[in-house]
Amino acid sequence: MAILDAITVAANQQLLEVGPADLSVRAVARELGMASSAIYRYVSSRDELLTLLIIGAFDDMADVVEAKTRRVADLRRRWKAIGLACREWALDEPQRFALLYGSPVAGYAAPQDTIAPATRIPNLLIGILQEAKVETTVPAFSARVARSLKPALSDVNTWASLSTRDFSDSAFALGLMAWAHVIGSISFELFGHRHNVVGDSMADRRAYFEFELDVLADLMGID
Amino acid sequence: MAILDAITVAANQQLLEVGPADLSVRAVARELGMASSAIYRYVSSRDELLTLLIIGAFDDMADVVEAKTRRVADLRRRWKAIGLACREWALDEPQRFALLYGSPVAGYAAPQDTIAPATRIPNLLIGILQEAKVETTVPAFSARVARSLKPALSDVNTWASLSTRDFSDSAFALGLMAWAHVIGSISFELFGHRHNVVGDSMADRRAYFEFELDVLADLMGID
DNA sequence: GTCTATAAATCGATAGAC
DNA sequence: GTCTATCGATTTATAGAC
Repeated sequence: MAILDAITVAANQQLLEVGPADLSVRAVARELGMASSAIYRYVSSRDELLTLLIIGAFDDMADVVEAKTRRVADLRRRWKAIGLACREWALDEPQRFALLYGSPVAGYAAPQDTIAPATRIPNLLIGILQEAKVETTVPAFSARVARSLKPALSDVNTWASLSTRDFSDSAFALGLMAWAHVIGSISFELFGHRHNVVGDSMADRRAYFEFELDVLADLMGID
Repeated sequence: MAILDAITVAANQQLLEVGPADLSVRAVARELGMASSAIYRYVSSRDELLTLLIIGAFDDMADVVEAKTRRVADLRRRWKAIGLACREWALDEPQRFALLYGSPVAGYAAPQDTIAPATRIPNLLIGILQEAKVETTVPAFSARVARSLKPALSDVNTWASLSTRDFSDSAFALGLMAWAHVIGSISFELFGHRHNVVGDSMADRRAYFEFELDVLADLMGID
């Protein structure tokens, strides 16, 4: 389906400019020199196009991050490399990042197909905590997990079934926490909440983000 | 200006349903039984209306959070109360939360007036770290701040000038980090990234959020 | 200060010819 | 499979009467 590819490429190119909520089937058609009605041969609705773009963005982001960090043996360096790679991807493709992690597009309901690709990067973080044996390096948190979080983690199994590995409760809970932080911090930067807060230069912003990754690594006992 | 109040009230009521990007001057006018053109007597453009709503939302959220937590003397309890109050406000008013912390509205550029009200809640967190003397309870982080973050914090003074207090670099850097986490985690929950991850019940979601607040408090040496 | 009327533009989706 | 033409709806914003 080469034409379907062309459609998603054109749509992604549009996302460089207009933001997910304003993505328009007609504009995609214009860019391809087709009639807007012709698009509907390949995609049944705008929502279906959005789903394709979302899954593609999750996969692209994970591909880039994995490729950049897979060979980093040292756990702490890999941890930081993953965070930094996420930030770089987001800075390169801010609208696609917003498509994934910004406000949901009004009226759009994500189908189940988007879940699995969304777990790929957080699974990398959880995997590091597993390798680092977070239960033994930071026993206080594991005790907290066992004490107050056990019932809320009923869906670890659902999540885990999407990956090839088994995760401990502690690695899962803390990895998710780190993931929320990474995305939250990138969102702050991308969505303008760092103006007049952290220095406005890219170097300063990166330094602050790296500081956060270091603090997280310290917290989670990654050597 | 009672009519201007009525306009913002009607606009906020619309935000209960439609999401910031779809907020329409005409729909506000409809709700008030006015002609859409009449609105432009009070508000010069849709962007100006958005600015009013953003400032109002920052202030409402901060008012609610302050009122709920001001009297909590114990630092750790106040820390958690602030986080939980933020989450509750967001669950009550998801579209207004998205207006503040979701994707920026396309084509809208926030003016400087929105900065000061946006700092009110993070200042509460920074204040707690200051009171808890985070430099002495977690000296490792303070060393990290001094070592690698000093240049990036050039704007602490800008921020501080908006508040009545002086903040230490460490309290500022770590408070901002906690703030990014609180907003990141709430965004995850609100924007649908916890489906099939943490248990779907409200109690489970709250338990996980509370777990995160506890871990943050531990990390930052709040007794 | 509020109205009617309108300009000028956008959009998603479908019908039906070819 | 791609087109033209169209339905039916939305929007911001302005002109000008009252």
